Amino acid sequence: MSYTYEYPRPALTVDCVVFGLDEDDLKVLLVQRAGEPFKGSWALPGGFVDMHETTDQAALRELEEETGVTNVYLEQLYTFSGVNRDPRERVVSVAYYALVKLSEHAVRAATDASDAAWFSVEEATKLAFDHDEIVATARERLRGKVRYQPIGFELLPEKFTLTQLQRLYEIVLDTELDKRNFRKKILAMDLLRSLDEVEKGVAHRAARLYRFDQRRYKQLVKRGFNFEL
Amino acid sequence: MSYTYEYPRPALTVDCVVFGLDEDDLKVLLVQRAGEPFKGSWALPGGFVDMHETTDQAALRELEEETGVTNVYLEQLYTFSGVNRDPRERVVSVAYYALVKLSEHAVRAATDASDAAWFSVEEATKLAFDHDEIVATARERLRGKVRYQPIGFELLPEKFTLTQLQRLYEIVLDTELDKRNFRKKILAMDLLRSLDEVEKGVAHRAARLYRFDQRRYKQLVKRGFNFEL
DNA sequence: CCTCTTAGTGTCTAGGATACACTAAGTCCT
DNA sequence: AGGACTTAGTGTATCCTAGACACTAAGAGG
Repeated sequence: MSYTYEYPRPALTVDCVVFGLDEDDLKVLLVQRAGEPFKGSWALPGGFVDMHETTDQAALRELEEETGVTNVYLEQLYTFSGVNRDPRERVVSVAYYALVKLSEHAVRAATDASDAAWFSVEEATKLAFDHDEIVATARERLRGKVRYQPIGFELLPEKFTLTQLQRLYEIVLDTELDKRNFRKKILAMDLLRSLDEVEKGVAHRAARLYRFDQRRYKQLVKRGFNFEL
Repeated sequence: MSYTYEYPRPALTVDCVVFGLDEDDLKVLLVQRAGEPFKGSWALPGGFVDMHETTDQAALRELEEETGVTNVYLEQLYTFSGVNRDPRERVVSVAYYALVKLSEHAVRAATDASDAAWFSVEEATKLAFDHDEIVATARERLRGKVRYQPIGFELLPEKFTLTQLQRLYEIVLDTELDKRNFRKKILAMDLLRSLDEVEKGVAHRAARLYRFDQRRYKQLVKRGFNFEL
């Protein structure tokens, strides 16, 4: 079977920068390339867009197929259209970034055809194609967005401590934050539901757990509230 | 001549939302469709991406071809990939938005094959394809961006008065601003070069003219300065 | 010269941002 | 059981920025 057109067309793909958060590191999910070009190199999960799906759907599908990851926060990042991005032929790629709760996403076993693994963003370098550039763009976007949209919670487990939340912002924004000021500010927003529950299994005073109240956030937004850290 | 591929491919296009600023209105540049579908409807300028050009280049080229507009501030907006965007076949479109100095861009005469004209954004409705949605997305983006990046100047002539600048922000952000506070803030940023020149041909006290100092802005950014209105 | 229109300017107040250090609670080890 | 260790959790004082607010100056036009 083949498909013929009057004018040439670039191939259309999607690529996903999936971020996860470790104790003290921002991580990216990569897959190892099984074939040429860039055989053996690490690359962003992604693939061709089918005719019956949007690029959003393609991104979610490829993500699941290649890494087993589902149920993520996904947002379009940028479309990369450099003429020589792919050495074989012209390929335009719509890039996405995704945020996942790392703890809930043990990566599919390496026994699989395509190997998937988490890398610290700092180490995620020398990737296939122009994927270094895509990762860099995604990091910038994340840094920018996390400050005025409460998307950071997507990187944490459902229940988290204020210290974890603070660490998240410190890691993503690459700054140090004052504990008292941070707590004051975030609690004043009235977006966190304090649970009657504390951390387990820590060798020191256990911290109280909180949950992000999505419902409440939406209400507040309607009344003109603007998240801003 | 024809081109054959093993798998079907969507067509790839670009669309441009070109903003201009009137005395008291934000305007969009539209072209009237000469053929089906949506014959006679107004639409965003745009067209197919060639194999040897990036989407940025395609956007600039189409803009010039269809409207005669060149030398604009251009930025990628979003990629629209709805499966039925175009009734003929699957078309994925990379949308851009552009800012131009309206005074310096008298639109190509209507004698041309394709008719181009400026519309107030409010009136730019019932457009072809999903172009209403694209315009709405572009407006939001502009509103968001103008507050923390000095791109507003792209909409004004080289030399402008502080009142014009204030009007710009009032129109784009859809708020009223206090004259004294606005001037205080914008001048404090030290981004405007005050010229030894005043407005001409006004029936009242002439206002001093200013110019945006791009050079100075870049210096300040290097030192960690953040534009914010 | 009077009128009309827009340009241009300073101060005060309130609220938010930041700097800053000690006590509380729980685990682990001896 | 007690002491050491580690992190949780909390309040205040200061500064600075954002916002409210009204009059005089200049120039054109009749």
